[in-house]
Amino acid sequence: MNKHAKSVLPEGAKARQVYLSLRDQISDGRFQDGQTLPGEQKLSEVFGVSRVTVRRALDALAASGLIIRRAGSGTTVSTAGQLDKPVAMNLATLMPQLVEMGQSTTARLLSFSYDAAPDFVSSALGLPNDEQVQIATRVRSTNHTPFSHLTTYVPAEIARNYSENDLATTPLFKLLERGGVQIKDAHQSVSATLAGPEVADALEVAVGSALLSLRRVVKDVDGNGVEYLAGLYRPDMFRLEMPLTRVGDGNARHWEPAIGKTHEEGA
Amino acid sequence: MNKHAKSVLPEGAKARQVYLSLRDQISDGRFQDGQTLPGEQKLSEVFGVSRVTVRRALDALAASGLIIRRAGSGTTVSTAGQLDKPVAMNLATLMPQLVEMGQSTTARLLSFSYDAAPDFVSSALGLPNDEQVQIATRVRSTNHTPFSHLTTYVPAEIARNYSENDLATTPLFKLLERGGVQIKDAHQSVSATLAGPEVADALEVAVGSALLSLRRVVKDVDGNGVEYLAGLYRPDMFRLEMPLTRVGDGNARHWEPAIGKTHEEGA
DNA sequence: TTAAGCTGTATTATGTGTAATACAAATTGC
DNA sequence: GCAATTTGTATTACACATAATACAGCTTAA
Repeated sequence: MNKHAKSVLPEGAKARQVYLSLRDQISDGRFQDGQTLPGEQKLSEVFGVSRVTVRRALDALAASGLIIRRAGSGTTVSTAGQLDKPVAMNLATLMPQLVEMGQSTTARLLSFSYDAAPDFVSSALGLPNDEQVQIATRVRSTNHTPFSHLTTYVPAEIARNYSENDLATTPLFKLLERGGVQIKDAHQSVSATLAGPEVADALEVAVGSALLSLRRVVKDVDGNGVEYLAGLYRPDMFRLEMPLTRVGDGNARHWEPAIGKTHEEGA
Repeated sequence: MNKHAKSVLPEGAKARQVYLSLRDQISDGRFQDGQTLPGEQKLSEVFGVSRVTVRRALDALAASGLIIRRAGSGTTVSTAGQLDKPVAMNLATLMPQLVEMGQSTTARLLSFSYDAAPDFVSSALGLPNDEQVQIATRVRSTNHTPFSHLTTYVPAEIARNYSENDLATTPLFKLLERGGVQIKDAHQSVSATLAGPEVADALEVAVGSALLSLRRVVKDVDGNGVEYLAGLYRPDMFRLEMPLTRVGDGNARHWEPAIGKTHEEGA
């Protein structure tokens, strides 16, 4: 059950783009399991590249086990046992559900230092310009597959309440509250970005893969910033789930997140 | 005042890798605003590529406005006017804030048809296998810049309550409720994906660019699926903002989205 | 069986990304 | 002013991805 076979991505620029595009369409369901892909000739027309280039992309997909090619028959999608159900983040805990369910996740500390806060951190947290912050980068994995790359910035004074070793075992969240920080507000901003070499290596994905990007600013009851999180998540391993309910009447009708509910979607 | 710096990726494989690496280091603060980067010669040694390749990466960074190059002086980081992302989605309306604020957004209908529902749609909406659905693809723009690519699936029976022309002018949301649909639940799943050829063309980005991916399943009071939305958003034009508040005590302490309601928790 | 369509394989050009090198122009510090 | 360092520009050469084409082998359906 070699889930995430090593990604042997094509060297060429166009071939890699075709590969990434097809892989993406497979992983998010636009091409479903068992479905027959368009022929190589057809694909070369759609992507505007030669058939040789398409073949290089398909070679990589076949090497990853995502497709099965049969001469004369065609190329079919084969994602059986390949795709994990993604880890979902629980809005109530701001932690991956696996973590709160006590399932095995491991965190690896990639870097750890105290340094002056970057501008975007100090401005977001409301810190003095040259405030010292603890900068830590961690990678979280489940089943030996990394799914998140987290860089946290915490004011040095607060960060002294826990050790470097704590970071590798306990979510930063609990460390802060354990240290007496009274957390009040958070603001999350979700976007997307491409995987650079270092992050790609840490998350075991191809350079240029799409990643979910999450920025989180956490403040305490006094309005002081206590944590800045820059997180990158593998889209095939992680999703942000948001159950919502329609409430109110007339013009006041609006959406509200349904927090407590265990809204089960297709497993 | 967004420069609307389109992400111009270098064509070459190594050049793009250097570009992505440097962009990462800039965006997460390892290279801060105003800081002088290592020289091109030094960078070529660090990355193990030729100086020409480094220069191509720097060209792309300069075109994006992330760096400023001065002959004799060096290359400095310039992230000053870079971090503004104009359009944000409001969680209470599930619409971009620009839309509800009445600002100028235009919607263009790319395709419109009635067809059998794809498997992932029928299973998500709870429809019979061969149910007919209306499939519409729209692109929304502001200031002549497209920011979202939306594909909606609506059961044919419900879709007959509005016209093809309505789709180009009115959010699907209001069309459904206007047609008597009693919307109750929604479930959103946010992830990231790569731009394929068609979407890239529609959103005016490079093929292989990172896009924010949003899947939304809307159901009525009877639990019947009434809308399936597959949305793709340009990360440089759109982000999902989520203000949160920490509520509860002890083990029941958790996060709640601070939407619409103004600190009425009673605590 | 036959025909059509697909993958597998091979060939030859051609375009282009990359490396290596050299030198000019601009800036800074001595 | 002079020297050192940096970016800007140009050259040549090479490796390789890409395009275009052709044909063989396999599978499916009529």
